[in-house]
Amino acid sequence: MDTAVARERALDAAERLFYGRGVQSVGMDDVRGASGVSLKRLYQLFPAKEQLVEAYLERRDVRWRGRLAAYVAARQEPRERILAVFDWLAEWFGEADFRGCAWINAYGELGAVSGRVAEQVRAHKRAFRDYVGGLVADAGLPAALTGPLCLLAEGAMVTAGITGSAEPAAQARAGARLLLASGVTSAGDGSSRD
Amino acid sequence: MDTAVARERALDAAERLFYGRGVQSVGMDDVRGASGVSLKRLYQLFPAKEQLVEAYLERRDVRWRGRLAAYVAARQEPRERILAVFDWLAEWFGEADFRGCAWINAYGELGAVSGRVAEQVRAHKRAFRDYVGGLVADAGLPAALTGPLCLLAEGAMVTAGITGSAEPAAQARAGARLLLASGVTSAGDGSSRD
DNA sequence: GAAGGGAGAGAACGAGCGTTCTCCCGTGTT
DNA sequence: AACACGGGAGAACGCTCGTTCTCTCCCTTC
Repeated sequence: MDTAVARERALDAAERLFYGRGVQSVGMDDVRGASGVSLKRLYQLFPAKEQLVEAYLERRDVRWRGRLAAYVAARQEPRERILAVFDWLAEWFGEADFRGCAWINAYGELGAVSGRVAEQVRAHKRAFRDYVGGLVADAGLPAALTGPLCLLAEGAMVTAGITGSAEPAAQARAGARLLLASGVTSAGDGSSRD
Repeated sequence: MDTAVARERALDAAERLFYGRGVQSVGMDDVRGASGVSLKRLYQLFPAKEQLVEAYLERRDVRWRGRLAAYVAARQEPRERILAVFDWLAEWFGEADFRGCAWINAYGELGAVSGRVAEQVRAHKRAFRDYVGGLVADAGLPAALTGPLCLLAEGAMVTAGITGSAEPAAQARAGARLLLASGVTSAGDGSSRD
């Protein structure tokens, strides 16, 4: 078996297991069983479990943000693109194996114990925020809307993960619509102080 | 040492350790060392670690919601009370030992592996949502605002936990103000569909 | 004062798991 | 054809940790 193929199979199995059951309750032997990649090979590819975890989060991050961006790119109107983020969340939440945000879960599990994982989670969330910030800027809306919009999205991910329902996406979308409307109303520099 | 006292000390230590480092990376021996309660006594009080974890979440839930309610109760104006939720979040996020929402973290760590913990997390989040729903109703605002307001709060908890900053509370509060304003504008039966 | 019982300290036990090692087989090379 | 090499299966090792056991001591009670 080709090295590249073995790596992909290992990562596929690791992702399925880590995301579905959490990192700590999945053993390297489970990954081997699910992937068909022998333990020896596994340790050649990833010298320790921690590296497999990092590779899992890294690969998923690229794919997740790519899927989101592709979905949003299909819309033309700038404000529609912002709402599309929430439509995409709804689709994601509806997937059969959805079990919350992989990074929020990983942070809860390993954030206090693994600085590298914590940093990966922060980087992922930073990238998401930057992406939304770009959409807000493209729509000519005040930058101050970026924070609340991201919080709606994060809240939806967390709530959907815990309740197992896709409804939080619709609620977040409704909230976002109201924010966008008020953003238009009071559109300006976005620096209004309390 | 009195049984009740030993129980409190054990729970104090367990809460500090579980919340600070996660449940799985804290051993019963760590709890014993931090609490001064002997292992034998610990297992008399809590027949297994899982029960200690449940008692930790249970006691923290009561205290957390009590603190929130007490803070909010100090405000008179119904809409101010809703915003007070976010002010309280800001205070919480600013505490030295703040490390995110204990229930979100516990869900990420144990949600997939312990049905009882998952249920406790759901119950806690349900109670929070009901509480906010009550504030919204008292303010005469459309019930449809409850969802987005809760998502802002959840998003703030998650983001503050990951970034270690208290700023998400202010962003969530700003978002909530906009939602409340639009809620007043289009106040009605709150049953608008989209 | 002697006996019994509960409590603390910590050793012990057993399971799980990350990681490595051994053994064996198939393959490609000379 | 002989042999070295890489890879697979899975046993083995060592550590952690949940849980229990042992031993001793002190306090209570008759």
